[in-house]
Amino acid sequence: MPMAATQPTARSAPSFRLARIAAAGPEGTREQILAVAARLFRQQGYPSTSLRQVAEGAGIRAASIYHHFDGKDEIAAQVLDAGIRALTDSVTAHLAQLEPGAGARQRLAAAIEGHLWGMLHHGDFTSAHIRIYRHVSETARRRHRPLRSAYTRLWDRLLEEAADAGVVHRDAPPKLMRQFLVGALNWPVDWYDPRRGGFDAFAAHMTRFVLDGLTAPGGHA
Amino acid sequence: MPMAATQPTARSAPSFRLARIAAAGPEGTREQILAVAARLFRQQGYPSTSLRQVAEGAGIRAASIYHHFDGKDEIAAQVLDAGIRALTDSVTAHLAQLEPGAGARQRLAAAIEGHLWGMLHHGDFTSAHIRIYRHVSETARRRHRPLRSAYTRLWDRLLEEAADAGVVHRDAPPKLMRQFLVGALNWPVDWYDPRRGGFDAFAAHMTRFVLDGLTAPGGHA
DNA sequence: GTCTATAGCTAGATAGAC
DNA sequence: GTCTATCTAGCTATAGAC
Repeated sequence: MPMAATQPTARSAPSFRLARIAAAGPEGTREQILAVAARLFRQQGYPSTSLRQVAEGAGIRAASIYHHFDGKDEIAAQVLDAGIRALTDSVTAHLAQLEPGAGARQRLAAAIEGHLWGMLHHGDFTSAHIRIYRHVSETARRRHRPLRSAYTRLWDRLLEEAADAGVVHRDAPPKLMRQFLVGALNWPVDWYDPRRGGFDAFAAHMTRFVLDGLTAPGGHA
Repeated sequence: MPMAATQPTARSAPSFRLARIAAAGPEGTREQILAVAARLFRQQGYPSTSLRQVAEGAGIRAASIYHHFDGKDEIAAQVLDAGIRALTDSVTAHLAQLEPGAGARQRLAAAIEGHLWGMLHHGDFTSAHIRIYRHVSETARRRHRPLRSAYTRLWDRLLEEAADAGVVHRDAPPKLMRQFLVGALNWPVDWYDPRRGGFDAFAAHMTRFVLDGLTAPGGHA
């Protein structure tokens, strides 16, 4: 093996070495690009994040990104996809943990906790739906839309179930209820840090807020 | 008056005339710049909106903006200020319309309607707090912060009153309640158009959602 | 108070060596 | 699969005429 000593050295030490910021991150270069991009999109927004910054965080040069992605827009679309997948997986898992005969309110509460859990524990990807969705190209949004719509329908079904069981109102437009519910649950990604602990208590408060409101039980003054 | 015929003509018809898009807008050039900027910031986001676009909407050239504002950042700060002022005025006005002996729940409900009304009827300015706040410079945010904090304190006082009256919970952190409440009320600016009518019914639904939740009165299944 | 012209910079994307 | 080098285009902001 004549080149065994030189080639690996040349690969791992180019003319000047870039800092590999994303320590303990995902394995492949492709996944690392996605993770760094998601974090920067969250912190700085989509238009303010340059591919040069993303590349630096992944330990490569900007031009190398184009070997893995068609361009900035495709990265955004895949970040959006990953966010919805994290939410869907978390909600599904929380629902699956219920006893088979759980009631409609219990199912709704489990889904709410699931959404909050996914939202806050994969915040770099899920916050993209709030921060960058409007800023990506129409092409990227169109590609991503089916996944997003499926998640919306999941919530519409849960609310319909709950209305059938008499657990939630029937006299408000179903779409309005879903928009209020998911909107209220998305907000905490802006200010709540799940690593500070207390997630269970936080989720319990939020669940009661959206299901029973802010008023005290007997407090209709 | 030797130059009477040429000078006015030269002023009102430069080499090529720019379209004055903001029809029926505010009077002064300065106000027109602010209104156009707010609308574009809302539609495209702050970093994606160029001063050339703002200038075109106001019927002038980009360089002329600097006669009225120090730069892009100062425009953003003034848009943010105008948004908070619109909210504060609307909430204050709705509270002032109550009978003197109105209860804590009625006061809370009036404030909620006031926030929604201001939010939706001055959406170009109020949405700035969601869309552009994170993207303006730290200097601009610092200048704007006192106004924003005062509005937050207004809500904290209203919730404290309501808790004292036994109308809202005492067993959830007050700050969490305020964050949930204002967050849930901010969301509709993304999708609700007050010009389509039905604002009163919409506000009534939202008020019940945040105060009493989504559940039906006897529906604790 | 608005203009033309442009300085100084940074962006996304591509070409082609290795 | 990553690099260096560069193209084209757009941005904010400034200078100075009128």
